[in-house]
Amino acid sequence: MTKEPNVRRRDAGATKAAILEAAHALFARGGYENVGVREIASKAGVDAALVSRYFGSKEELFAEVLRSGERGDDVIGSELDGLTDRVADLMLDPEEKKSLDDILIILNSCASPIAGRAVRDSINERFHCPFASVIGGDHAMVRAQLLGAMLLGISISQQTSGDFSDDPEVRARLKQRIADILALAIKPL
Amino acid sequence: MTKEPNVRRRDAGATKAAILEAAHALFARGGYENVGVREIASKAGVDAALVSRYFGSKEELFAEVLRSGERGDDVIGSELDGLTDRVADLMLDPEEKKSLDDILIILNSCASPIAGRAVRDSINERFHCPFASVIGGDHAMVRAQLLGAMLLGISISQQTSGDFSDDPEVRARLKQRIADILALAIKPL
DNA sequence: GTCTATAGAAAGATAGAC
DNA sequence: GTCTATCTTTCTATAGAC
Repeated sequence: MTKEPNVRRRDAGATKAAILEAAHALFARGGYENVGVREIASKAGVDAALVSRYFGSKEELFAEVLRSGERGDDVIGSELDGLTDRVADLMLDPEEKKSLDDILIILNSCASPIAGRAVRDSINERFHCPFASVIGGDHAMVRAQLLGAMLLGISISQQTSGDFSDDPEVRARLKQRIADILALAIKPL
Repeated sequence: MTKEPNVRRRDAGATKAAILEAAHALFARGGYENVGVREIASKAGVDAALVSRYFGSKEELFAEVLRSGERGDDVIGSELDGLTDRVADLMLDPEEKKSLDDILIILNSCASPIAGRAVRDSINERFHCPFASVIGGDHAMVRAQLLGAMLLGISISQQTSGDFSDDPEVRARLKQRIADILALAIKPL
C-alpha cells in the first residue's frame, strides 16, 4: 500500500473541515468511545496526527462536532404550525436520515465518562431550549424535554431494531400516529 | 492497602452471582464499552481474574447479563388492563428506577461494535415480542416497537437531562400525559 | 502543511503460585 | 477457589523529519 502524499493541495481549512465532517458521521454511528482518531483520519483521507494538530485532542474534536451540529429549531423548524406532521415526516423518511445524526451522536455518546458531560449540556442548549421557545406556553421546558424524549426514542429504536415496517401503507398510518403522539407531548399540561 | 483474602467463604456460586450483579448495575450506568472488568470485580469484591475464570470473557459476561435481565412483560406486566398507568408510574417513580436498568443497558451498549449485536437481538426477544403478546391485535410488532421507543426515549432523557420536574403537581400531570402517550402508541393502527 | 515513528497509558486475558 | 504477575493489544498524543 504505497501512499501518495495527499492529493488535496495543502489547505489547512479544507483538512480541518474534512476531519470535522468525518468525525460527525462516525460519532453518529458509533459514539465517542467506539470511534478512534485513526478511523476518523482515515475517513477524512488525512493522517491521524493531524487530528491532534488541528483540534488539540479527540475530546476537543468531539466538543467541536457538538457545536457544529444543528440546533433543535433547525431540526423541527421554528413554526409551531404543522410542526408535528413535519417532524413525524422527518423521523420516518429515509432520505432525511442525515438530519438525525445529531440525535444519534447524543444517544451514542451520553454514557461516555469523557464525553458525557458535554453531551448532556448540549442537549439542553441545543435542543430543549429551542424546543421550548418554539412550543411556548406553561411548563415549556418540561414539554420540550418530553418532545425530545420522543425523538430520541424513535431514533434509537430505528437505529437498533430497524425500520418499524416496510409496508408503505403501514408506514403512512404510523407517521400519522407519531404526529399524534408528538402533539400530545407538546400540548399544555 | 493490605488485602484480606476475601471474607466470603470460598463459594463459586456466590462469587459468580456477585460478579453478575455488579456487572448488571455498572453496565446500566456506563454501557459495555465504558466499564472494565477490573471495575466490575472491584464492585463485586473479588479479583479481576475471576471474571474471565467464571464467564470466559467480558463479552460473554455481558451476554449473561442480558439473559439474566427482566423480560418486557416483567416490566410492563402481562395485563393489558391498566397497562398505561402502571408503566407511566414506573417511568416516573424514583423508587422503581432499578427496574429500568435493563433498558439502560440496552441504551448505553447498543453503539458498541462488540456488544451491539447481542443488544439488538435482545431487544426483540426480550421486549418487542413480549410487548406484542400483551397488546395483541393487528400490526402488534409495529405497535410494540413504538411502545418500546417511548420507554427508551423517556429513560434516556431522564438519565441524561435529569427528572422532568421536581414539582409533585407537575409530575402528576406529566404522569397522566405519559400514560396517554403510551395508550396512543399501542392503540390499533 | 503533512507524515513517520514512538512514547505512555489502559484494558482484556491467562499462567501459575498459594 | 482465589490472587499475583505479566503478556498482548489498542488507543491517544507528540516530537521531529520532510
